[in-house]
Amino acid sequence: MFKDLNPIFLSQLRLSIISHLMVVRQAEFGALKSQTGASAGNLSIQIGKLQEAGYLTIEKTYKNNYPLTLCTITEVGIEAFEDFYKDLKTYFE
Amino acid sequence: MFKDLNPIFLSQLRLSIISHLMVVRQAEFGALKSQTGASAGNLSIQIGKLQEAGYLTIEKTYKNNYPLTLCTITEVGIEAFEDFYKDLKTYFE
DNA sequence: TAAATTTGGTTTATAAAATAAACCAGTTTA
DNA sequence: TAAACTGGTTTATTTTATAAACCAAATTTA
Repeated sequence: MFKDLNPIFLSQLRLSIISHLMVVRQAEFGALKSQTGASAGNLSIQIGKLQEAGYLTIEKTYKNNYPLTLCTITEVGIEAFEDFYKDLKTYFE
Repeated sequence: MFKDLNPIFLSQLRLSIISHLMVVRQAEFGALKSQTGASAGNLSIQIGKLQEAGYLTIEKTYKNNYPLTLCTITEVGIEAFEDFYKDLKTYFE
């Protein structure tokens, strides 16, 4: 009947992050922060979980002498997101 | 950009319950239990939350001498579910 | 040039939610 | 009448989300 949903995506913030990365592929921490409206702390935690799941990579570098965190969606992440969408459809016919 | 999602529906079990009730309108506790595969305890908690939110009513009666709990979706519940679907679409374009 | 402020985050602490396990009242079966 | 089953609820534990505090380094202000 209903497909099991990937619990990683049953979070508005994580869903927003991946949904945005589906479009832009890579984003800076600050860009994700303003795009999603999340607090820095919450965003830090949630990108960590997405990285653990293998759905994005986190690259730490510098820009204009300041630390810069870059998030890039992975192929695994793209597939997981698309699967989630398919599964979700079963709840709305 | 992304619409805020109703957190009530960011739960597979609650989503399953309401999605099923969208079709059948009313269901017995046991039917919901087998439909969703949930444990009785979890189901009891989650229908309670859906009732608090005004999305379903819980009616306690008897059938063949045994207690029977009936859940019926409300108009508010139907609208909330439809709104959730609309909002969700913004995450998948 | 030293104190204050800002940047770009991380870590810790608290509150809320999900889940499992224990429990309970009543009914039926052996 | 004791054991087992029905139809759940309640309690306890774990997980998750969120907010608040914190931190190092860079920059600005006085």
